Amino acid sequence: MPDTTRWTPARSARDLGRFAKDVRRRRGISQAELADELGLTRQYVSELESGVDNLYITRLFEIFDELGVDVRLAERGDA
Amino acid sequence: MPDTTRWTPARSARDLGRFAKDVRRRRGISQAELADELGLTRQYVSELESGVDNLYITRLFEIFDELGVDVRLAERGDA
DNA sequence: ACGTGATGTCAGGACAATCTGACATCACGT
DNA sequence: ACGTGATGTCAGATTGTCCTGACATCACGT
Repeated sequence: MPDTTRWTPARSARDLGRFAKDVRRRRGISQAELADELGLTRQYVSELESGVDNLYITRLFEIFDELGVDVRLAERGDA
Repeated sequence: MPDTTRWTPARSARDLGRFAKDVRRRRGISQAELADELGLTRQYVSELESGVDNLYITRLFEIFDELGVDVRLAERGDA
């Protein structure tokens, strides 16, 4: 059966932050709850979602793990 | 027409480094060339590919931009 | 009008990613 | 045997993420 999943492209740290924000809202958790789970500060989660220019990859995977987000890669332009 | 692209999942910084290494090799460029293009040091590119535990998101996007790699995201578990 | 929960934002400091410079190995051509 | 290109790895310095602590706003219930 085909992949019915909706995949969104990401090209910057801001894209990732916004995506995380949407998912978190849909899951119905607060920034403080998420921050607690991850051992991050509420302030920083806020800044991440507001669109920070850069962050550590480890944070990204921690957040996406907690929120249930998958990341996929592909080479462009090779049929 | 369906998406024939081969997408590989990524769950850690090491996954990303290895993926970048494979693509770079396939494209036939050296670590030094890639580093030059990106304004990074050759040594650091080497360490990235050898599997470093963490890195900045900006580096990731710079590298993937240069190598022609796309990143995409999806929420897990919602049909 | 007041309290409370959720969020945004900012200065100062701690710590980790990244750079600089150096040295080592391996494969290849001559 | 030697030189060269590509790569791996390491100490010391630099740069930027992220934390601490604080303050402000907005929406909601009483």
